[in-house]
Order: sequence, then C-alpha cells, then structure tokens
Amino acid sequence: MAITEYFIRFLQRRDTLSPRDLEWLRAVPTQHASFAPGEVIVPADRSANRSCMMLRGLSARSHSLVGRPKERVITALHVPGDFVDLHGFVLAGLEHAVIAVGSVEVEFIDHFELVEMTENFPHLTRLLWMATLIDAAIHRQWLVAAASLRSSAHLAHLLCEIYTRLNAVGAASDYQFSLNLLQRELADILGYSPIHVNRAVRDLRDRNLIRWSGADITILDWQGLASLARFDPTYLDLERQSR
Amino acid sequence: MAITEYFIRFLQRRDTLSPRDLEWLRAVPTQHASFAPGEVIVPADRSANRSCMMLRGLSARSHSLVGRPKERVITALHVPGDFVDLHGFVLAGLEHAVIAVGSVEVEFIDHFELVEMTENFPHLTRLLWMATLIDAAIHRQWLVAAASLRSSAHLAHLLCEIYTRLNAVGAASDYQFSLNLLQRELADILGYSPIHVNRAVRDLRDRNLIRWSGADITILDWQGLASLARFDPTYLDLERQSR
DNA sequence: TGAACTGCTTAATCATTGTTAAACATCATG
DNA sequence: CATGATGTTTAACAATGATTAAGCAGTTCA
Repeated sequence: MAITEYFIRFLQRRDTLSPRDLEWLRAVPTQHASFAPGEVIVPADRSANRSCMMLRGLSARSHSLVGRPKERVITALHVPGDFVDLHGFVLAGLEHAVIAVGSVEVEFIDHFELVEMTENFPHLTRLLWMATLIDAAIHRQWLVAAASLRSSAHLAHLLCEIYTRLNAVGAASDYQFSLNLLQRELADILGYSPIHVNRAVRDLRDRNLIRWSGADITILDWQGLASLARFDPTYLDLERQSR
Repeated sequence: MAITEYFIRFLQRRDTLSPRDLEWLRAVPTQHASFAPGEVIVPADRSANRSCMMLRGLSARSHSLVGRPKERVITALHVPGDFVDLHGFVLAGLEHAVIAVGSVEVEFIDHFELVEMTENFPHLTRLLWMATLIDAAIHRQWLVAAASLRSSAHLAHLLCEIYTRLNAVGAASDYQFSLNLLQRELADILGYSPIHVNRAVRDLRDRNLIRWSGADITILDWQGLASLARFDPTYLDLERQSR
C-alpha cells in the first residue's frame, strides 16, 4: 500500500511537491492495519521502529497518569492524513500511547525509510518536519483554549478545529462531519468531567449553533460558533508557501 | 558570535555530535542581541528570516487573545540553550510573539544557514528537528498538567520542569535556581488568576517544599515536590541515543 | 524623608466546575 | 419481549478558582 492521498493533500495544501518528492511518497512501502475502537495503535514506550499515518477514522494521543491508572488525558486528536507519531521517529520514544477512537485504518512506515528520506530528500524532510510543527502549534492552541475559554466555548473551539482540519484534506464539507467521540472521551480531551461536557453540548445546542446526534455533527452557524470560540485558523498554517 | 555552548550541551546530552556537526554549529554566523524585560524579541507575524537561541535569561511565547487585547496566554518558557523559534524556520510564520522575561541575551541565526544545513547535514537536521519535538512534548505535558493537576501541584510541576531543564544544560544545580517571573506572569502560564497563583506559592511554602524570595528559588524537598506534581521527566527525552 | 509606584498578600464573595446519584434512551441479546 | 449494558441527560450539592477590594512591603525619586 502507498501513503494516503490525504497526507499528500495535507502537504500540497501548504507547499508544492516536486515530481521526485511525489514519487518518493507514492513509492515508499507501508504496512496496512485496522484497529477496533479503543485498541492501542502505538503503545507508550521507549522504542518503535515505525510511525503510523491515519487513513480512516479518528485516533488520540492518550497519556495515562502516574498513580491514577484509571484516568487519562488526551493531548491530540488525529484525522485522516495525519502522520500521528512521526515525532517517534526523531525522539527516543513516545511518552504517550496512540489509541483508536472508533474504527481506524492506518499505514505504518518504517523509520528506516524515513532516515533514508532525510539523507536524500531535504525538501521533503522540511515538509515532514513542518507536519510535526503543526501538531505542536495545535498543542499550543489547545493550551490557549484551555486557559482562556470555558466549557461551551472550549468545546466550540475543538469543533471548529476538527472541521477545519477535516475540510483542509477534503474529508468534510458543508459544515457536516462525523465525530465518533463519547462524551467521556471529550471530557479527557477538554479536561472537564463528563457531566460538564454534557452541559457544554447542551449549551451549544440551545444556542442553535450545532446539531449533534450520534456521531453526526452539523454546524448550523459557523460564524456564531467561531466567534464564541474566538477561533482563528492561523495556527493551522494553511497558507501555500515555499518551505 | 557562535552558537551558545548551552545548545551544544542540549544536543550532546541526547546524541553524539560528529566533528563535522560540531564544526558547523561553532562556525555558523549569528547576530547577538540584548532585550530589556518585557521587550518583544520576535513579533507575532507571518514572516521572519531568522530564528533565535537563548544565551541568558528567560523568554516566553506569548499569545494575545482576539477581542481581549489585555489578556494573554504564555504557552512556553525558554531557558539558555533553547532554540526558541526554530519552528518559525519551517512554518509560514509564528502565531505568537516571543517576549523577554527579565533581561535576555540571544543569538539570531539566519534561515538561509538553516536551509543549507538541511541540504548538507542530515544528522544535524534530525537533531534540530528533535529540539522542536521536545518543545512539542513539553506542550503536551503542560496540557496534561493543566487537565490533571490543580493549583499548587500544577505550579510544582512547572518548577520541577524548569529546574530539570536548567540542570540538563548545566545552568542550575543544588536545587537552586533563579526565576525572574512575576506572579502575574505565572498566572498567564498556569491559566490561573494572579491571586490564585499567590495561594499556590504560599501552599508550597507552607508545606516546606520550596523557599522563594525575589527571583531566587530553592527546592527544599525534591522528592516531595516531584511527588506532589507527579513529575516524570521522560517527556524531556534526556536519554542519549543515536538519532 | 516621604509620596508614588509596583508587586505581594489576604479576605470576602461569586462563578465555574466536579461529584454523586438517579432517570432515561438506545441497542444487542437471550 | 424482557434484560442487561452502555451512554446521555438532569439535579443537588461540594470543591475549586475568579473577582473585587484593600492592606502591606520594597523601590524609586523628588
């Protein structure tokens, strides 16, 4: 199998890929895998020799807490086209696990291939570096949201971000998307109790900003939602530019 | 001027630098600059052609909030040896400003030099990539801390981290260090009100975990502080390893 | 010396969020 | 169809943190 076209779109949205870059991306060997909801895609440990890219579904970076094994914090969500644990290639290991949220399909790429890429494809190397830095920018924005927004505005920010990211790779349009997240999982993401997440969901519904039934979400009033969340997509670095 | 030895120590703590890598690091031209407390080192905008490395003092990544110009959120703190806005090299621009906290000295490195490095020094490129990924891991840990620790434990985590980072580059030892942060700035970092930060400081003092007068901090009981903060330095990726 | 300024500390009150518990809806299954 | 399991919704109450206000300590500077 080859690297997902979503990832190529992720890169092409931000820079121009040379024919040689594209060829490498399409030719690099990968291993396909599927995961059931809740399964561990990448365990948290000190050694991995491959990284995984999202093909379908939703995954999360899950930190388990020392001394509180039942609790966890989710620090990142990944949609199709995301190179989820690319950072595991350069770091000594992952300090968190990557878990499947809903059913998930991924492609694994051996680190061996990535080393070779860094030796021979400097421009592509900078683009993969960029992909990890966009993750970091998202982390920062989550910190800003956590510190400056409360409950429903905080949830609104997450919804704006996910929709924008899905839309940027062509995986969502018309302000509709599917989000296979339990309220309990949303609580682990936003740092609230599940009950408080429920209050936030109800609030966004009561304000007629969203429709949310099962996994299907419709943003009824993008302006209103984005304004409540003070959402500014600058941090997603969606500008096309030579890098 | 040359790249700070602190940064070389930062890298050597985690991998072995070849003589050729070291030579590049010591030979790359840089521009020295000093900043007074509160000054903007790197403005938040869409274009910069150089990145800065900390020589002395403390700097912060400061996000100003849309619609609330008087408020801000600090998403990262940088100590000597940190390549503060290295990510600005690969991204289209910075979505935040870098400001001086206390008096600061830095070295600026032109992006031109970095492009050349990525073309000719793949190993060094992976190490600089690593430096930005450690920043990202710190962001994630701040998210975990914000979601799972409250007030004094959250502050304790920050203190454990800063001391460990200073100690790792040889800028602090004996559980003593200097932190030129106002309680108001701590509030922008931790996401609390200044009054609540004061309560947290008092709590850590009352528990005999720290001594804090002016900018000088002594950790009286590292075990106690680390245990309260559930601090585990794994995320700082301090293991030496070939990358 | 003393006024003005800045930052730290404390208290009182209020808002937000967590916790516990229970009702309700949906779905798979015997 | 009844049952149990899972997830959502709601309410009552408790804990955490924000806000406002005011006192205090150290500096700067006239």
